[in-house]
Amino acid sequence: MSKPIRVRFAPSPTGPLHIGGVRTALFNYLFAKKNNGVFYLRIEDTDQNRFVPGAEAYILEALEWLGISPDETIGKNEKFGPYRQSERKHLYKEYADQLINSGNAYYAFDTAEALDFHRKQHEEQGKTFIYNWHNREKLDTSLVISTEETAKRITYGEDYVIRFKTPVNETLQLHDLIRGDIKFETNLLDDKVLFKSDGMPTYHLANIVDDHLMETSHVIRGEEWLPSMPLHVLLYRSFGWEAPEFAHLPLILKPVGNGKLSKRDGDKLGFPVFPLDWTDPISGEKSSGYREKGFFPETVINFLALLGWNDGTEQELFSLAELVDKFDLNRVHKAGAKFDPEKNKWFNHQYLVQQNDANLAKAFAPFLTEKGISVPEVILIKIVSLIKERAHFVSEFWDLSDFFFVAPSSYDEKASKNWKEETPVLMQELISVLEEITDFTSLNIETIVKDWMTKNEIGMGKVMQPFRLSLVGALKGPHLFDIVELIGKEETIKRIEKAIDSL
RNA sequence: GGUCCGUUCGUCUAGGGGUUAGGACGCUAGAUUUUCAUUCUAGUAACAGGGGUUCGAUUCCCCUACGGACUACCA
Repeated sequence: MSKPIRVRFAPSPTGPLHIGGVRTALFNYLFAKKNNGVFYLRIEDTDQNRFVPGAEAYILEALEWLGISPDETIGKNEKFGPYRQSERKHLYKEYADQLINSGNAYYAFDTAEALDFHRKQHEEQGKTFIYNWHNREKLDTSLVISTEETAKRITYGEDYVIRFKTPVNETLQLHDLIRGDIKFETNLLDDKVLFKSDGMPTYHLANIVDDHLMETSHVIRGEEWLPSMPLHVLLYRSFGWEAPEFAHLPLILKPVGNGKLSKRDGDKLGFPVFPLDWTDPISGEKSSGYREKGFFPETVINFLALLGWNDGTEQELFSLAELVDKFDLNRVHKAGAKFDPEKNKWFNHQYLVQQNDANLAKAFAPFLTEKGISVPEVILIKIVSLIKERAHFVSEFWDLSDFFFVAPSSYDEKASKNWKEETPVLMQELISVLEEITDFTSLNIETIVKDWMTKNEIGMGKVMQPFRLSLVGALKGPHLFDIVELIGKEETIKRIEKAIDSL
């Protein structure tokens, strides 16, 4: 009987969640749901200096918007709480002590300045300073002084950290669910700080302790953590705990150039890197989010899921439920994936077209209100149905449909060349024809107008193009007679007259 | 520099010892819509390089190159 599946997303609240973090959360969510497990969220705020107010709420709100909220977290099913590491502070020291007592860790009194000095000195000689087995007995540690001396220095209030005593001469053969077997030489590892002089654990300690205490079965995280995997596995071993399974996800890369997509990229790349809008509380700097840019949560989920994973078929459109059903860690890629903003937009178009017209009309309405325009809902729904296929975002609706609401104020120059000498006469005749029509609906108008043209042997182009130009101001837009019906007889005639006057 | 990870069309990817190396986005062209967009059809374009193993490698192995991550008392 295997352990129940419990996975976590463990961001640190140092700012808004970025798109790579969202993908990590998503894969954890999918894996949990697929295996009837639990997806929990833990806030890793052990670095007091980097805490950003609002970041935690942002993370929760973003996950909620995307529909991948955790099953357990702060204020929700707190079976293993608290879920904020700052509130678990009292726990960690005990575990650090446990490692000291078992000989797996030691106190180090080196000051930050002393370490900086060593690093610089090595650098000058073209070497790298590594704090590990080869020099730890030459440094200022409890390994080279007596227990009494150590105790004395600590009680006198001297600053110290607790470092992991990495075992020597071992080849670690580790297994990653995505990458397979990976080997590490312990002699090349450094003695990481587990417990800081400010009384807080480092990520490494807190993470292992909490993953254990919260009964985490699988650690699914970004590839940037791969280098610390041996440390983590060694920590589990030192505690005598069974380690969870590991899966390191490929990184999401910038669309142009090299490197991973980072928070700093902000809006520089022309697309958001955050799920929601964010204003930095200190600098006041604003960054835009997918939600406010008009992306649907379905788009973000779908696109992100396909960055580094696919189900092996040619299907590209997946709902969250389908993803849950089909997700499989074995099919996650090893290589990093560049973020393609164009394809992301295409996904949004797909989901926009899928939306029902009433919802889209509702989303579009505020744009009209802002311009002081009010239209009956039925009409708006009709308009939306005519234009949605040409849009990627609701925010594009206005430019695609302005002529439904206001008469053109100018006429496209190139198209105006089709306005010939005989056009005014034809348009005048067209007005007479339109005036006679009682059943003013698209198909009926079309039939009558076309009849009139064939009867009088008038070329289609001679009428249709100036007609469209009069109503729209350019040669674009949906089926002309649909427009005619929607703006009505009176407005149609008014616009034709205006065109005759001004062209 | 060191450690680790990676490498199929421009991008996301399928595939896997013998295939016309498939799909999607993008781009181009044609059809349809008398418009534009959509849609449909077609086209464009890839196994990083060199060695092995093999009757046969894009697929397996090694090396090289290139790319990336990590290398803090940050996570």
